[in-house]
Amino acid sequence: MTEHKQSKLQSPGRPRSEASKTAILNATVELLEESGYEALTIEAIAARAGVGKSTIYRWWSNKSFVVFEAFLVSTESTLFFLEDVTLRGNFRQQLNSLATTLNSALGRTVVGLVAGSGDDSEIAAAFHNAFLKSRREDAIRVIERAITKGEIQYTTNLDIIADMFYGPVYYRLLIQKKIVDATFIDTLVDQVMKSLGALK
Amino acid sequence: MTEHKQSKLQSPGRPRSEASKTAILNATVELLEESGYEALTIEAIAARAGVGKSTIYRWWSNKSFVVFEAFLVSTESTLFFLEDVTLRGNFRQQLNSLATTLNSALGRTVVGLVAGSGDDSEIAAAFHNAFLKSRREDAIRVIERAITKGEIQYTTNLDIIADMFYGPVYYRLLIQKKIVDATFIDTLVDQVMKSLGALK
Amino acid sequence: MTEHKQSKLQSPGRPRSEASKTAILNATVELLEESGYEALTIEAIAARAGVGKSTIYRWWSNKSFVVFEAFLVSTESTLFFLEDVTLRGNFRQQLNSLATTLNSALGRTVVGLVAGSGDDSEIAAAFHNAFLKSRREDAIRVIERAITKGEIQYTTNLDIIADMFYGPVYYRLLIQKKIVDATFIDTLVDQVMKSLGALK
Amino acid sequence: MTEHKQSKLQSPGRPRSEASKTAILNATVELLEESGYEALTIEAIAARAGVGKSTIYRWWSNKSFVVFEAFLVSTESTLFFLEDVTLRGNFRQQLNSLATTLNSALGRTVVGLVAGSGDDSEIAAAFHNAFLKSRREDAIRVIERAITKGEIQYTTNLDIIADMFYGPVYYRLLIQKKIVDATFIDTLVDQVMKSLGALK
DNA sequence: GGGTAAGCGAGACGGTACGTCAAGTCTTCCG
DNA sequence: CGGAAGACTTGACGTACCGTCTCGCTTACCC
Repeated sequence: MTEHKQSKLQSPGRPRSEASKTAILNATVELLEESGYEALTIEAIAARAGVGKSTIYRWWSNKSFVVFEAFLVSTESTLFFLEDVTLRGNFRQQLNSLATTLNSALGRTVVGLVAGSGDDSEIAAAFHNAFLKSRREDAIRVIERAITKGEIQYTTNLDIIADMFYGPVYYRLLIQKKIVDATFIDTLVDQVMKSLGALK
Repeated sequence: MTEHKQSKLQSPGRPRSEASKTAILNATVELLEESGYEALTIEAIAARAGVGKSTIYRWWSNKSFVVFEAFLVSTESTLFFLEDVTLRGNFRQQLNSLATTLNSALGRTVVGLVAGSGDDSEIAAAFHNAFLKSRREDAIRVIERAITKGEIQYTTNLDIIADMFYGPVYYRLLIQKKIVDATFIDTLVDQVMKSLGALK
Repeated sequence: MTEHKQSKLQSPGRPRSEASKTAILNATVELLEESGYEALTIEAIAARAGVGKSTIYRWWSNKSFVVFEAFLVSTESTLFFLEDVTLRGNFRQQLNSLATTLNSALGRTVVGLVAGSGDDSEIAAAFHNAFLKSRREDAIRVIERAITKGEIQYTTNLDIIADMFYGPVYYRLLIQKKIVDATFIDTLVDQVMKSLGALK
Repeated sequence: MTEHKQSKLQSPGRPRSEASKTAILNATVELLEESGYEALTIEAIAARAGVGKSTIYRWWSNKSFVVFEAFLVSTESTLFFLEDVTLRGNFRQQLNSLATTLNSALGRTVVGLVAGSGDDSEIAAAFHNAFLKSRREDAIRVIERAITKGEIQYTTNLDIIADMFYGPVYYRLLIQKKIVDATFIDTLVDQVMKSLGALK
């Protein structure tokens, strides 16, 4: 008996077209950057991607999920901490990359959707699971290690410390519409570390 | 001699109906709380308010401006700092009132709109002028006074300090969808003050 | 007892402004000729005439009545037969003047309204009373006199004869959109008279 | 060799729904008969037909074209002359059928639109091409044959003769709002034939 | 290699809301 | 009190998208 090398379970029928998928996500990003979320329509995405509307509806229930998946794809690569540097270096790197993300139409839109939605919204949950969670876990781990290493004093409120790092960046970029540059981030990180009794 | 009481300059024609205006803003808040911004339509507002659509379009160019004016009216009263207490007391009060505001459908929606919009958006500018600015100026003043009084150490970055107070509240409520209670605020204020070398 | 010389009964209050009335009717004709009945609006008439909308509604119940009164005013002068010529001459003159009337935007519009309305419409009744009736009575009288004078043979169907004169002119101008010139009218009149056994 | 039976060229996409088309035209006729052209709205047609507004706008540019197509469909069957009888019989039959057509709300409305429109209007052109032309050509042919057969005298103005048959019927029904019955038509036909020197 | 199944593009479908426009009414001030 | 100005409610307009559907066609796997 021959054993077919069939690592992937394949349902019958024509398989999903990867070309269409990427065309859709690319078109979404382009249109979003050109005209914003309000002006973004499924029909325009389909037309730009050279795709039928039903192909979009077959895979995403909703305009905001298309946008969200485009966001995820474009953000995939930025998901890591440099593990071997100091807390200060870690957060500097992390917050700079966050600022870049939030400065794009895509990032701004997704966060706007999350902020505008209710506590129970699907998009907020998805954003939490696929974006926030791992970053925050890394951050917490980095802080803990800094405590262990004696870099900063012990504190019980790791959660609030993380908020003090992230919050001002979101706030300044999305609400105040001011730029977030390296200087801002450096000052912010220093100031938070001062509150943690950084030894130097 | 008769004195003509003509204190108000009146343009010709029927004057604007204040009743319609308040009915529109009330209806907007109600519908927003019932079904959210996405489901909010000008037609529904007009129907609920017992008003013609064109009366809405005559005074507001845009759904988001109606929502924004409703937000302003409902927030008008919360615009003040208790002038004579400590920095800690001041920010506790201020951040609690902010949390209340952001916890309503109205607040969440307006901030979502601001966050999702571009840097040059009208709504972001209006939000800045009519809501953020005066609060931030008060905050800066309070911090300056605290420095003068020796409550905290001198620092050059008053702006960043304000962001460290406000940012985490916005972030936690709108992005993380966690609750912001008195305990959180107290801990946050304490932590920020620690970074300022609060004397106690 | 003093006798006030007050030949005209005057109701109290400011009398109707004749200037406004003529301004309204003139504006109506102008707009009709520029853009047609479909595009004609009360607001445009009021604006063009420098008049408030309510002044129009005070005196006419309806857009079509304004048009109709404008038509009547512009047609007032053409309401006569040359009494002392032949039947042939009479109808030549009458049909030529009718063709002129029907060739204007105003005439075309009013007849279109009449044709499109039901049997019981007010506008059809008004058109009949103020325009058709007197012309037809004159026509019948002229035909009768022609019989008396021996110009044509006796016939019982004066009504149908009148229709044979008028009908083709209306039909050709309004339905077929062909021009009605002196040649057409001459040929038509000759042909109808032939049917009446005209002696020459 | 296989022969592909591909008699019908099919454009891609969902094909037009014939059911919707007939529902729209039927609803149009019903509403027109109930309330007249002025009160006829696209929205009402859509609602009555159980159809989206855009389905109407996709196929007709204009309320009047919907009405016109409904008119055409309802008139399609009456497009013929009895070829083998006399000129008198031919026109009796033709004018009676015309009177029936013009007595309906549909006919009255379409002719009202044509009459009220300018010389260059699309609706007038369409009415001419799809309704008037073939009838008039038949009429001319019938008259020519009557001349050939010696039924009537020779005349150069066939066009004017046709107008003398048709004009009075249109005029009496649509302008004068009098009934057009068999007696009227018989008398009219006789009278016109007299003008043609009918031999009997 | 024919049969079965699902994905694909195109585009019409029934709907909903848009933002505009005009209708006809109402409310103010002016002459 | 007539008239201008202009805001009011109402309701249809024609447009744009929604999300669904029906086509003919393609692309896989199955026996």
